[in-house]
Amino acid sequence: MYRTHTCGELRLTDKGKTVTLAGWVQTVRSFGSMTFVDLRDRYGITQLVFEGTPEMGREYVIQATGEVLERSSKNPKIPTGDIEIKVTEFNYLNKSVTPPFTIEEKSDGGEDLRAKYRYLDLRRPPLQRALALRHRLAQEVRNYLDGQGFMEIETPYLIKSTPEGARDFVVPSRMNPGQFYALPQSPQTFKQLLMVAGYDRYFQIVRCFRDEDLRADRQPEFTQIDCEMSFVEQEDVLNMFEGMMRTMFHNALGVDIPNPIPRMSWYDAMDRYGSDKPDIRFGMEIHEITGLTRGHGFGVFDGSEYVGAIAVPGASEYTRKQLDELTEWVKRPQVGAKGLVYIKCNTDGTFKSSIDKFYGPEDLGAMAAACEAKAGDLVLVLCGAKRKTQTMLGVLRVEMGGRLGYRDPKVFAPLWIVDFPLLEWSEEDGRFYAMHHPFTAPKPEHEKWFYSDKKEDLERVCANAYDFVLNGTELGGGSIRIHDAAMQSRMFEVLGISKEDADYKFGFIINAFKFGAPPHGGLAFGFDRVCALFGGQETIRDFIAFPKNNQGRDVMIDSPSLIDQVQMDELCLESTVKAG
RNA sequence: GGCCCAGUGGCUCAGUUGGUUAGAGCGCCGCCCUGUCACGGCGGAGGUCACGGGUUCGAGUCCCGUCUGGGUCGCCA
Repeated sequence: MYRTHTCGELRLTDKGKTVTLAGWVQTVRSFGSMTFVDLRDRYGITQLVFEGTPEMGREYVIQATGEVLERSSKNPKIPTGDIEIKVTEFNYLNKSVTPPFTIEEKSDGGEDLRAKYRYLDLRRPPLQRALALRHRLAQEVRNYLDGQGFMEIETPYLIKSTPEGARDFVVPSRMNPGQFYALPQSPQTFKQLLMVAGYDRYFQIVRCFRDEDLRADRQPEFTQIDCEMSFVEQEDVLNMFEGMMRTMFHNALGVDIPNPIPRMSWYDAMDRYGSDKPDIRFGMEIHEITGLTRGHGFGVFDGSEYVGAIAVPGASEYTRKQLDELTEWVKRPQVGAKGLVYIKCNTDGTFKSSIDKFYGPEDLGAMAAACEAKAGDLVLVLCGAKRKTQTMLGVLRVEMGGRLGYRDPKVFAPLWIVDFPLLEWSEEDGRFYAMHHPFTAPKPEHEKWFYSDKKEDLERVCANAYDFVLNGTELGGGSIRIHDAAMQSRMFEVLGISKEDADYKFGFIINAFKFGAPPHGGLAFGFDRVCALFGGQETIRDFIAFPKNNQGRDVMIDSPSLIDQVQMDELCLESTVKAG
């Protein structure tokens, strides 16, 4: 037996017991005739006391036996701080070379170095907590859905490339020279086929793959909680997964989220928050003031389709320098505003703005009132094309919310966004794209427009789709699907996909719909993001045991890599780069 | 594909208008130390300043290019 206890469990009540621990040496403090060693495993740290100065290095794996003693000087910082082990016998289970960075709560290593030695970084408590949270949440999902009668069913990873949407990762087929599998961007079509097959409550915690550029919250392979149900309407789906999120929050964090979770239409979200994933932990909503600005000779406003503003609480004392900095901030290409107009609502009731030349105190007061600004607030105004300007105001709002400390990662404000437009017109390509995906059904009451040939009609069709948004992050989304072959064909037609093309790419699902497809719908959550947000972090990387870097590389195993000529030949691939 | 930031001992960083032999803390090695827990004291080793080119009497420092890492826009149905 290697150990009788873990390094995290011994307390004063264990005093006098003879125990054996095994773990990694974190720190060594030597005094000549005695040596203290902090022994670490994933459960905690226990102090060992040795006689003399045994050879001891960081990350040595040792096994030590001895009596549990009460410490003469206790350490209140760790749970085992009241006791120590007086070691009478120990073994080196394995020695270690000196690690390249400190393996403690806070490491001294940089990100790239820790990525290269990921297995060492994973020994650190923050990473252990992150993976433990992920495990806990996965169990909560399984328990909840199992309790609701869902079956977990695996779907294939080697499937068919469908170049709608994100780029596919492809895998060459040796047995079918010149042909390729694609890795799934999601199990979308398979879960719908499972509905056709009668498995009316399906879920899967499943890896998905998208060959697109990475971000702090985007990895080329990521995990979804993928779910689908038959004989349901939108209301049934929302209720089911509100229940799941509520259970996850309660059991994993001890947090009770609002019941019911508020819902907002996509149009409201855009008008009020300038985003389809609004952070509603704070107000500072966007207000349109176009009408109030007209006809005062201010050409910039008069020439704009839309003028909108937010009221920043308590910011009327902003200095010239701060306002200039804000102006520069919104003018960066990431935001893209041409300029920024401000109205200071002074605490004495007067106004001071950058447009005093065109608008009198009453005009400014009316604008401030329209934004629900109070004395002491700062109104920030942007103008231009409607949706674009709202989006910029939304970005500004989130930035100001962050600066004012309104974006507390311990506060959770979930929200459903509903009534998305079904279709998005691309001026560039001169065609419609599905806003969600081409299997999303129109709202029943909008079907009349869906079959219309007029662009204006098609543009106002709302989808039977919904997104789950938490603190300004889209955590999941789904829809009621098309289950009728004729309607699915119509969708491909609207999207400008020829019948031949649709048959080639999606013939199997159109065909399946002819055999009694039940009404169905579902959704998928981005599990990595769920974990990150529950853990109060923005980046998902720490919640994935072995993530990729910004360039899509795994710097630990150094992949992707070249393959040798034999493999290339077997796969009928020609290389433009020499291996080696 | 674009933009921003960074790259100096094992690690984190400093390094002046371009000027002697490139510094600090941590870590590592050796010696000393019986109550540390960021232990302490003394001593020591360790650097092709990411790479390539250029400017200059002289480059860690200035210029150009490349590579690597982080962030971001495009992209992500």
